[in-house]
Amino acid sequence: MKELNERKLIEITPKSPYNFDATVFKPSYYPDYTKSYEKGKYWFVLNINNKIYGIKMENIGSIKKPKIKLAIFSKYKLPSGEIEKIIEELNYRFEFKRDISEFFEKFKEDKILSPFLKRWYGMHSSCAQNLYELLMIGIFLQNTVVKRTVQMTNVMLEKYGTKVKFDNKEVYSFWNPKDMINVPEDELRSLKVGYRAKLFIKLSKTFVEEKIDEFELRKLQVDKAKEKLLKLYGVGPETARILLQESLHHYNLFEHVASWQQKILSHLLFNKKLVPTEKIIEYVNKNWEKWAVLAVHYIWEDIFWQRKQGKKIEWLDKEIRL
DNA sequence: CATCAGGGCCCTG
DNA sequence: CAGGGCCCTGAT
Repeated sequence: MKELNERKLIEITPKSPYNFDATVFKPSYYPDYTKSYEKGKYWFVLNINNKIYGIKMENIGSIKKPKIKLAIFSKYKLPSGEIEKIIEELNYRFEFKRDISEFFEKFKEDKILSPFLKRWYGMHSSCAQNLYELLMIGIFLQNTVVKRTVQMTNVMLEKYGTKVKFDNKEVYSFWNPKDMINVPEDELRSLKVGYRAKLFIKLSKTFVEEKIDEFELRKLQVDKAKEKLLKLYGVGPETARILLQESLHHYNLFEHVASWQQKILSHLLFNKKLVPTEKIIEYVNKNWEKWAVLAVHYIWEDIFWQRKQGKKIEWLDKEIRL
């Protein structure tokens, strides 16, 4: 356990509109020990280049006049240069400075989208994890159901992650690539992660040896970034999609729909049981163009939010396979 | 009890 | 380009 007692307070003013709760908390994501959320407040461990900080963000503004109180927790007092880096990184991961007002302007009269835009006005995509951490999550998601994903994630966090305490919260941070490269495959397999054991080790080696630079990846056009990601062992179209959308924040590449998503989107967009994925992809791109991914995100999170509120949505419960 | 497919991906033929 | 194998789990 690591305790971080040094605290630095800073105010952040995101670009308006910015919907704090809808951006930091996504009802469609699976729960794990790496974060803590309550309305208007979010805690997690920030890992930048294998250095960790405790982060608490608190909403003290509104959607139109956003303001966030940021507390950075560390073991020792941080030099100002390091604090600037942390803020810059948070700007990227939570899109504090990204202007998406064009999206609302363009689609405010859109037949399908407009009610969702009203309900979730100012919501961005966001990602508390770095690229490696989200890749680990992507592997946990592969070829299984939510319950097992949660189980594998938490058991691995307990064994290889670090428990971090700050602001009276305890959350886990992921292991770093170098911590995983010498772990025997059998040891991982005993944690019931199956074929993923090999992937964790192999991917970690790739990150250590070839020094995959997520900061370089961020600068690439979406097609180039995708090409690079697909070269990683164990990363196919679906895992690449997750990384491109969430970690690298690309809103314009909508070209892959997994079969469980296909069922849900068929319902939401066409009110039908099953529409061919090509049709879905064509429809989404035609309607929402370079905002395709964000548009679907609005519709997607809305239904998961309703479900979280206790609304019974039978067809959905069946498709998400808890 | 046994069987089977799943919030993919790799490899083979 | 189709299809088998990978792991474990819970549904049937």
